Amino acid sequence: MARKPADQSVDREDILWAAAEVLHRNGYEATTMKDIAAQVNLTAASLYHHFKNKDFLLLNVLEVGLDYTIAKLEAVAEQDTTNAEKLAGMIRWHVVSVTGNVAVGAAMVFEIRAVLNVSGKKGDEDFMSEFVARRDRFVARRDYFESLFRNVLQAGVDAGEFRPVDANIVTKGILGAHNWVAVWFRAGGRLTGEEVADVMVDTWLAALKLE
Amino acid sequence: MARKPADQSVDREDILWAAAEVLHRNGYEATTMKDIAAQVNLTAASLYHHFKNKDFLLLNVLEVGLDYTIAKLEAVAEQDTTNAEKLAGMIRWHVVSVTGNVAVGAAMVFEIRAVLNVSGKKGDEDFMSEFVARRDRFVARRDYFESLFRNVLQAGVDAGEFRPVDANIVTKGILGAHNWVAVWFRAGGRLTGEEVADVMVDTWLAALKLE
DNA sequence: TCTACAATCGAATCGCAATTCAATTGCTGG
DNA sequence: CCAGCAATTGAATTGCGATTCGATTGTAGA
Repeated sequence: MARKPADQSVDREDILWAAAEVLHRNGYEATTMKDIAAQVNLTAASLYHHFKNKDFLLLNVLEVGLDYTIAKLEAVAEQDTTNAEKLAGMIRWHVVSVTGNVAVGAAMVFEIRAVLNVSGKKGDEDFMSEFVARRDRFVARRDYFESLFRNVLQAGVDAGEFRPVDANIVTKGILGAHNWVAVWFRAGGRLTGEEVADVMVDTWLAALKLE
Repeated sequence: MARKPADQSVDREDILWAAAEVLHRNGYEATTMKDIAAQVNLTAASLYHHFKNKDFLLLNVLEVGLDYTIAKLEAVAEQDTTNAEKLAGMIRWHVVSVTGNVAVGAAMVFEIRAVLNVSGKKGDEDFMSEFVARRDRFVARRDYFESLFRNVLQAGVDAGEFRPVDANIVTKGILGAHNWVAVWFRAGGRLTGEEVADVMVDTWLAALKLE
């Protein structure tokens, strides 16, 4: 008993992408393996051939999303320019990447809690152990992601290039504004992702500009 | 069969408060009626004496939270001062109220989706009809809430009091930053809610200040 | 004190969702 | 063409969670 001749084209990547879409619509807990499977024309059982379980699947989505964003962000942060230009580039890239894939962006905001809450469930010692390790790595990377922004901000403040603000709080403000973009942005709306990014860049640079 | 003599002190309000706490920890879908009940020393069955079902319970939490915030916000918005002062007052109040009750603040951000997704579930025609009506009212009020900020911002721009920014996007940026506060703020941390609010006010006014 | 309603509870129902498994089909290299 | 691994699947398992219900207890009045 096993059908499905046509459409052998789904791979791990496709599933992650599809999963992000479904997650975006319903949220992790409300999303069933069947929902995700349906999105790629598979059955729930098939997903277990690609991922250990539902938790790992979610973690995978988040890992991929974060890695994608960090890669580009690091490149910008390492450029040899002013902190203002670095920050502008980082904000622009982050907003554009969020608007470019709202599903993943939203997952990074809304579903992290689900990953963090995985713990005292069933007794799959093996799974749990590996899961915790990967999750911790993910959380560390998320913190690293935030530090990229904070460091540029702080460097600018220290160099007297920006107003003397609380870099920590302002960083969270920036990221909060960006995260929220994943909630309200709709492709095809009044502004494109680039235009939204421009507004964000303009706003934050103005907020940091010396009197 | 029914015990529980001591502790007749739990009422509707207490349950909502407790529910927000649990929701904050686990999220709507991952929260069971039993979890909420336990928080107020009741059984799941008892909750149905106070609320029609789980969805209504969540909607109640959100309604109460929103009403609380809007009430004060309107008062500030109607003051006879400059738009800058109004905005400062609104930002301060919003941030302080969010830091003052992170659980409810987080629910307003993370659980709205659960409320919006209620629809094609079981066929409780009666419930559904009333639920949809109340939900629509809630959504409208949430939009109204956002308009309070946007209007002051736009008024300031129109009056040449603020830089000519895209009031719509900046409003969403402000609210995104505030919402995020509910995620990272911890009472007893480096800064108090008021101090965080001060940073936010300072930052946004700087961002809007005329050159 | 007696009545009616509010607040609770334990137990039973019902359906659903994650996960497992053995069997089947499809390639791919030899 | 054959062996072996990859990809899938239907069906069965299990447990949990929302909700219902009848019974019980508390309390406010009449």
